[in-house]
Amino acid sequence: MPARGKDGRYHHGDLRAALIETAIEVIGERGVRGFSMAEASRRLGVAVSAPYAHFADRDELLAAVAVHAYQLFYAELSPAVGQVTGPAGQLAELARCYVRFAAAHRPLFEVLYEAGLDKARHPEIETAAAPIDDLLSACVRALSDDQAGAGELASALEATANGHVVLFFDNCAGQDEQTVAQAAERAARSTLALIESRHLLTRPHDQLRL
Amino acid sequence: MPARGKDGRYHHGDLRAALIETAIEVIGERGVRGFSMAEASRRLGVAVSAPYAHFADRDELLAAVAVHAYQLFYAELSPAVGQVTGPAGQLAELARCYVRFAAAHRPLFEVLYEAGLDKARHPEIETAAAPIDDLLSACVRALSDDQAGAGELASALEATANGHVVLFFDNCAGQDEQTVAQAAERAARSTLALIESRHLLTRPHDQLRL
DNA sequence: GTCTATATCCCGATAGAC
DNA sequence: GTCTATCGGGATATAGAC
Repeated sequence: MPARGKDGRYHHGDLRAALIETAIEVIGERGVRGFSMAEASRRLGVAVSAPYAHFADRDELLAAVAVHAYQLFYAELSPAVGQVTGPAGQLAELARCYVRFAAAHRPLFEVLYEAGLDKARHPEIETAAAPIDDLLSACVRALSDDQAGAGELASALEATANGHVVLFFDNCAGQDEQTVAQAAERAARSTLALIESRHLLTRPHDQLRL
Repeated sequence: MPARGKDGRYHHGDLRAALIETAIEVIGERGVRGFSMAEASRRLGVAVSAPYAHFADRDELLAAVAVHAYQLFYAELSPAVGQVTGPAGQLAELARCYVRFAAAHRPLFEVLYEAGLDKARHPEIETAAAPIDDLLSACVRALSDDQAGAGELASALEATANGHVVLFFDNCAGQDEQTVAQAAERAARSTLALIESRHLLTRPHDQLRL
């Protein structure tokens, strides 16, 4: 809750940080498309022009939220993966964390995939995502002999983890702890299955038995 | 191109169908969030109130687009899968078709996953999707001994195919035929890998070697 | 079924005062 | 850094005429 003065107006707080916080709140209620600078201003009790002292436009605020999302995810991911030994188990844990993170912080996940941010105009987003990519790459490389196989495996794992999140949100009936755990477990199992049969990702087409 | 009279106004056409067509066009240019009833009216040269004679509101028009999407996908999918023998090959073909469809009809795919339609309020969408689900279920059942395994495999395949589409759109650099074929092939390979190691999707956790 | 006209609301962004 | 005030634009949806 941001600090307010007796007159109800915003005071001596960090408006920039408060805007990010409020944006996440609004997105949680109305989705990314339902977020507006005006709404954030209203909730914080500041003038509609105040946010523009901190963000050039709406997209820059959303980009800041995206950066926050990647930083938070890495902060959760890093210790969890560190407790596992072996690249396969680490990749499974990565998938589990990915689903758990998306479920626990849906607004942040939404910003990453539905805000329609132009990454070329907001390079800070990819900078924030880099440590996560590095972690994935390191695990995959530890499993693959050739470079081409590493690329194929990495994209397959990325697609699968993301797909499980989308599937989870689609069946949004119950989002209790049990449902989340089930979705996370499925993502982890799929990860292990892809790793075990990773040779199928690169073998020439005519050697595939169908 | 919808029929128009000499005065430039819309005539004797099927405005309902024209609205769906125009919606797809607009979504292709501006995304789902950029679509509005007013914009569609403008492009068709009709009054902004005209669409409301055919659709109660914006969401109902988008729901009609979603129904069209599922019908078209099934029409493409059915013959392609029919040319393949064996459930594993059919599931791989399904994944390939899924990616190809999304790439060829991005606006339709967007409506399905980004329009934020309340499926409870638009049951016709799930009705249109049913034949596709049935096809997937039939193939999966032909591969699985137990019912639980079938469910796990089905959701893993669904997640993976969808994830490959999202990944493809994310790296939207080139959407030429070659890039599409590569993404479709990756989805098919991942499908075969998951099928081959499907035992990992159900085995109890303590029997997993990490 | 389509039109004209309108009510109502919301948004992004800026200028200039304090 | 925040405020007041405002410009210019766009959206949904309805009422009543034809």
